[in-house]
Amino acid sequence: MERMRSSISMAVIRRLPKYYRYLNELVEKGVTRISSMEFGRILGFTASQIRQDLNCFGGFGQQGYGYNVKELRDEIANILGLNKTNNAIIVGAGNLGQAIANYSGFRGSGFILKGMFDINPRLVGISIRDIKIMDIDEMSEFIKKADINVGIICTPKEGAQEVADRLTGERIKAIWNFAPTDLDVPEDVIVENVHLSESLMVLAYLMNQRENAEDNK
Amino acid sequence: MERMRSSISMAVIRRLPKYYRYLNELVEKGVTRISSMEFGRILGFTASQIRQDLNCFGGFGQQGYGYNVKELRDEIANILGLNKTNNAIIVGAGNLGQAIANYSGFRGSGFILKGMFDINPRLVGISIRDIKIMDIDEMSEFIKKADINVGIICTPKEGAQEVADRLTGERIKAIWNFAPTDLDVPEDVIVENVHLSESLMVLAYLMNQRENAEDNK
DNA sequence: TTTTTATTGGTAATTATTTAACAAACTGAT
DNA sequence: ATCAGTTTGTTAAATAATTACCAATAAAAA
Repeated sequence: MERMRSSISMAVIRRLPKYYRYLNELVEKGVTRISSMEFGRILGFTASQIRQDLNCFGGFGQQGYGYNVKELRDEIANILGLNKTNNAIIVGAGNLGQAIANYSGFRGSGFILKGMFDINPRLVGISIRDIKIMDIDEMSEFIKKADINVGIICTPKEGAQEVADRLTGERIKAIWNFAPTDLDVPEDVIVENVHLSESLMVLAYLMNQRENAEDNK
Repeated sequence: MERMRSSISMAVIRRLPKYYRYLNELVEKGVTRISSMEFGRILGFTASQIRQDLNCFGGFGQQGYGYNVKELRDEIANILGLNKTNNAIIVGAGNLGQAIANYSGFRGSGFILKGMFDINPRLVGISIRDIKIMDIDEMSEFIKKADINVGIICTPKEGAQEVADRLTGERIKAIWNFAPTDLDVPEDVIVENVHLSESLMVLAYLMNQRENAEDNK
């Protein structure tokens, strides 16, 4: 355990999953080795950036050879912590919550969905993929009992902060937040936001801009 | 029409929706003016950054006064192109597609959902919020007829590129992509990705890191 | 074995982004 | 009207991120 320099920029970290995804595809295709140049061509990055990024975590390549695809894939899985399991619950079992419950990507990243909660009595009792929707009042007890450390917030923005407070009150470690608001949490709690409305507005901006550029031609 | 300098960085653009969101909240609270310093305190940005960002688009403030909240909100809405309407279709009407169809955020950003498509015959014919799910073979005709310029891809990764090809073949302008893959499109087509798996892996990384840091204490 | 070729890891240069600083200019009080 | 207090827009400085470069070294060829 030597390399624990916590000062790796988010820019680098957000590229890791993409590396991982493409490395998996290469493994599937049976590619055993790859140079940073070729890998960069595939990803649309410079070779330099790839080498720089990977070197934040260790020297995984070899001169004159490149990188061993399978080995690098496993290294990155390890860096991302995909081999560790984290138990999660979804709070807010409406359309989005149910869609997330059906999301097949949990497998691949070590998260296990253990429960779902909602305030709406009509939803309580329904099961989604063998996960029963429970009343939100049972949440605290469940978190303790089932060793939950991740909360996925799929409520409307109005309820989100209160849910976050309850989750952090139970010493949850991280929140995956789909509610269109910024959460106020203790500094040792990790929040990863998925703000669909912001993504959509960026799309609107780019379309609008493109259109203006056309007009000015 | 003077200010059309297209060289505004994505870093700035991705902050605009957040400005817009908080300005809306301030309007609702009845706040009429705000200084960059106070606004920065609320958003967690520096006052400098806010002034710098806004000045990419124009001088909306006034010395000794600050910014008029409502006015600035409307300016940003205009910059983001939220007043223009864009007709959209969803391709892939599974859980995620249906959840997106129910998504209420379209309103606020000028997008109008006009149709949904799927290859699964069991889904074709069903309606979600008055939007009928159609067979994907009807898509091309529908795009022309209903003046669609945005495609929302909610298929598994396997079908995504083919859907993208069909969409761009019909001269669609932009794609909101939820499939866990990178799409290859003509350069004049805008793609905005929502890669949930990548977001989740970043969360995994941050949790893993935090844990390692704890251990080293 | 020797030579040529490929390719890394690391350092330096460049470019981009963020933050600081401050003159100019407005507000609001006296 | 004048003046003190604010706060902007803008330029300069600092910091961060990306790209270019190259010596070192391994692989492959001769």
